[in-house]
Amino acid sequence: MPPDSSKNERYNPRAAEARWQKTWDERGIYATKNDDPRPKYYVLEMFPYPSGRIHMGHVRNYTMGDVVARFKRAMGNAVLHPMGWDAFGMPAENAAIDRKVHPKTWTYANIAAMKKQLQSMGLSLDWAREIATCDPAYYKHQQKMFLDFLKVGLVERKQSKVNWDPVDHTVLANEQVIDGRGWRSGAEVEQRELTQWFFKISDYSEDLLNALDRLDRWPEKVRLMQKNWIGRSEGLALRFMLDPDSTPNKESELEIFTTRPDTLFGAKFMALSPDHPLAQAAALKNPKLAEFIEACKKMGTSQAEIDTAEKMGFDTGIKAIHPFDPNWKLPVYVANFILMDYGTGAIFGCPAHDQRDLEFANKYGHGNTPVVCPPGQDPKTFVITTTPFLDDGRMINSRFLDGMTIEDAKADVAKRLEKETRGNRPVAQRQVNYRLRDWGISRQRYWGCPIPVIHCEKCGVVPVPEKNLPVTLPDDVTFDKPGNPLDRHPTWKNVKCPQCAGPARRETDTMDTFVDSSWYFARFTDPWLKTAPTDLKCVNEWLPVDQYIGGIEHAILHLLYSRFFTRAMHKTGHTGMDEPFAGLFTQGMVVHETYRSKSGDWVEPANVKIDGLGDARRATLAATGEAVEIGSIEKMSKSKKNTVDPDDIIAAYGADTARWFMLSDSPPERDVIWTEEGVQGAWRFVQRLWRLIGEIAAVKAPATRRAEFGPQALTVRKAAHRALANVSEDIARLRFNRCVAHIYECANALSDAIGEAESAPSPDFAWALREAGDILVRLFHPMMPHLAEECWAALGHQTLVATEAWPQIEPDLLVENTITLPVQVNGKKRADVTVARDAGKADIEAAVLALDAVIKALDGKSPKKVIVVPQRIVNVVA
RNA sequence: GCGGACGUGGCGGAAUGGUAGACGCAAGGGACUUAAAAUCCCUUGGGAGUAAUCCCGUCCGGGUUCGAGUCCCGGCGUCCGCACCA
Repeated sequence: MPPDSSKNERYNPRAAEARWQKTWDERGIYATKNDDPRPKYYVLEMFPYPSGRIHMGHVRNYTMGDVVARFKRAMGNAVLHPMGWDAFGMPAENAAIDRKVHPKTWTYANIAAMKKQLQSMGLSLDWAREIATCDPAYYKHQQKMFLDFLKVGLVERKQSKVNWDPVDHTVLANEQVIDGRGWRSGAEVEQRELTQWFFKISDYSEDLLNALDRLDRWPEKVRLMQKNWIGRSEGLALRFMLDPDSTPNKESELEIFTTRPDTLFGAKFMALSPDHPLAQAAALKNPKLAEFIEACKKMGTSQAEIDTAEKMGFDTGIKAIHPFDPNWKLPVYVANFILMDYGTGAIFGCPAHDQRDLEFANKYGHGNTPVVCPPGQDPKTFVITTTPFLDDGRMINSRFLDGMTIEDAKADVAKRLEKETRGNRPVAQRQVNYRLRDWGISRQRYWGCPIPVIHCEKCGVVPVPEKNLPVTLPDDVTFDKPGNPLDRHPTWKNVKCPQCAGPARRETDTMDTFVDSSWYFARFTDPWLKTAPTDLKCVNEWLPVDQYIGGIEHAILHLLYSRFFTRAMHKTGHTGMDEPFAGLFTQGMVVHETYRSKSGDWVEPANVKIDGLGDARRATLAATGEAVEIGSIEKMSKSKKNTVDPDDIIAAYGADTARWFMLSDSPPERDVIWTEEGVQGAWRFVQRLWRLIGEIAAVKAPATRRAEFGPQALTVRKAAHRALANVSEDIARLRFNRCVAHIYECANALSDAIGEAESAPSPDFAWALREAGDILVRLFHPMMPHLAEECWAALGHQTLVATEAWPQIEPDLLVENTITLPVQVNGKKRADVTVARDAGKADIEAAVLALDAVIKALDGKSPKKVIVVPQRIVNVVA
C-alpha cells in the first residue's frame, strides 16, 4: 500500500528530508578540516562505478558507513567520510560504441545523476572532497607515481600471454572468454604474447602474507582468501642431470621445483610445461611434439575447460638421471598441466603420492612405487591403485631414507643435495615459491589512465618528463572501428623523444582500472593538492582507514592491490605506512525473489501481485492476471529483473525508511532479502516514532532535573539508559540488526509508560519522559537522520541533532538492587528466586532450598550440591 | 579435490557454556469506525490439561559438563571461495 503522507498528523518524509538536507548543506556540518584537533576517524565505503543509477547494494553499503560516521562524530571524533567515483572502465566505451555517446559525456552524466541519488539518502558525506578517477587532476598523480615506481624498480615490461580477440582487437579477461570465444565478437580467442607493463607485486609476496596476521580487524575469511591467493610453498629447487645424447641441443640439466623431495625414490617421470624452453627446443626437431604443443595452446584458460581437460603428455625421448642413482633414468614428458609461470615450469612426478601424477602415470603405464607408508600399515602389503596417499607416515622403499618421517626425509634430501655441487652451484637449494603473479596493468583501451612513457627508436622506453604530466586523453576519438582508439588516433601518439628529440611514439596502452582504486583512499586526505599525490603529513594523520566497508567480491584483487600500492607509495615517499585499511567489513548482498512469466521472460517485482501464504503463495501479473512462476531468491540484477529501484522507494517512503529496513533483521555480513512487507514495517515504525515523540513533546516537563525519581520515572529512565548502553556497543561492533531491535524495545517501553501515565504526569516522571525522548532520538539519529532532526526540533531543541554529542550513560541505572535468578534442579528450570544483588552464595542457597517448587522437584531427595553462578543462575543437583 | 562458513518457530533472526526463540515480519482474535485505511489491545514452537502445571523441542548420532543451540568426535545437508601451483 503506498503511504499517504497528506494527513497532517503523519510524518511527511518528502518535505522533511529535503528540508534537512538543505540545512545540513548550508551549515556545512559534514565538511572535515584537516587541522581538526580531535581524535581522527576515517570511515570509507568502496566508491561506486558511475553506471548511471544507484542500486540497493549501494543503499545498504552507504547506510552502514553513514551510521558509523554519524556515531563517531557524536562520540567526539573528527570524522573523514568522503565519496568519489571509480570512473574509468569498459562500460563507458561500450556505451560509446552502442549509443554513439562520448565516454566522458556518458560518465559525467552518470556521476551527476548518481550524486543526486546519493544526496537524497541523507548521507553525511564531505562532498568538498569528491574525486573522479577520470579527472586529469586525479590521474596526473597516478602517472607521477607510476614513474616513481618505475624509478625504484617496481615496474617492469615483460612478455605475457593474453587472450586476444582477433575481431575486436582487444585483450580479454578470462571471464570474458566464453567457450573459447570473445563475449562481444563471438570470435575464437587466440593466445598471444604481448609486451605488457607489470607492477612487481611479487616483490612483496612475503610481506603481504605476513602482515595479514596483524590485520586483526579484518574478517578471518578475507585474510584466508588472500593467504591462499598469495599461495606460499616451501620446497627444493633441484637440478636433474640429463642424458645429453637424448636432448635436442646437448642440454645437460633440467631444474625442477618440488615441495616433496622426500618422495624422490618414488619418481617415475619428469614433465615440462609446453612453454618450457627445453620443450620448445625439442619441438623444433620433432614435428609431432610441435603439434602436441600447438594443441595445448588451443586449450582455453577458462575454468570449465581446465576442469574437463584430460591430463595429456608427450614423451620427448629425453632422459633425466636420478640425483641419487646415475643408473636410474626417467622419461621426460611435455604435459598439458604444467604451468610455465609457477616454479621452474618443470616437475618430477611421484605417482604414489600425488593425485595428478598418479592419473598421468596410470594413463602412460609407469606404475607407482609407494615411498610413504601410513602408520599401522604393513609396507609389504601397501599398494596404491587410483588414490594416492597424501598424509603423514614413515619412509619405505627409499634406501637411506627408510624409516624416517616425511619431515626428516625432506631435510635429509635437502642437506645431501645442497652439499653436492655442479658447475660451482649446489645441485639443490631450498626455495620458497608463491602463486601470486605480478600485476599486469596494460589495457588496450581508451577510457583509462594513459601510461606515461614514450617509445623511441633510439633511446628505447623513455619516461614522460614530470613537467609534461598529465598525459591527457584526447577527446577526438572514434569508436566505429575495433581496436584501441588511442592507437589509431591520427596525431596523439606521435611525439618527439624527450631525450633525443627524434621521432617517437607514445605508449597507447592505458592502466587497469584497479590502479585507480588502489590509492583513492589516500587522495581523499587532501584532494586539493596540485603538486603531489598526497601531502605526507595529511595522509599519515588520516590513514589507515579505520573502517572500510564493501562487498566480499573485492576480497582479493582490490584489497590486495591496495595493500601493495600503499607499500609502493611508502617506498616512494607518498605514504608513511604499509597497510591502508585497519578495519574491514564485508557486507552481504541485497537479494530478492525472481519471477518468470509463462513465456519465460523475467518479470519485475513491481509488476507482480502476490496472494496466499507459504506453499499456497501464488504470483500473477498485476496488469493481466496471468500466472507468474515464483523463482529462487537471488542477488538483485538487471538481467533477472528482480531489482527494486532505490529512487522509487525513497520517493514513496523516504530515505529513512529505506535506510532503516536495510539495517533491520539480517546481520550486516549476511544477505538481506528485500521484501515489500519489510519496507512497510519500517515505514510504520517511522510513523510510530513520530507519534511517540509527539506525545512526549506534549508532556509539560520541568526544566531542571529532579532529585528523586518515583517508580514510573525509574522504569522509563532504566529503559532509555539500557537501550543507550546496548546501541552504543552494537554500533561500535557493526551489529546494526541488534541496534534496530534495541531501539524497538526502547520505543515499546516508552509507549507503555505513556499509556499508563495519568493525564498530568508527576514532575519527576515528566522529566524522565523528556530525557528518554532526547536519548531515543539521538540513538536512532545515525540510522534515520532526517526523522531524528524533525523529532529533535519537535522536542523543542534549537540545535541540530546531527551535531549533538552522544548521550551520557548513567551506569547506576543499569544496576538493579534485587536480581531474579532462574533456579534449576538437575539442569531443568523449576523456579525463579529474587535476591539482593549482593547476596552471598550461602544466602542464595538457603533461599533456593526453601522454595516450594524446589522442594517439590527434589521429591524427598537431599541435594548433593548447589551451584550458584553469581548474577546468572542456580542449579541444585540431587 | 582443497579451504571456509552455516544449519534455531510459518519467515528474517536473538541468545560472554547458564531461563532457547529478544526484536521484526506474517497469521488469528478483539477494540475504534456507518465502512475502510490507519491506530491500539490480546494470542502465536509442538503436545497434554478447565487450570496450576507437566512433557517434548535448536539437522542426525555419540561425548565432555552440575548445566550444551554454543565445546569435542562422527555423519547428513546448504552456501561461499579457490583450484591442473608441483
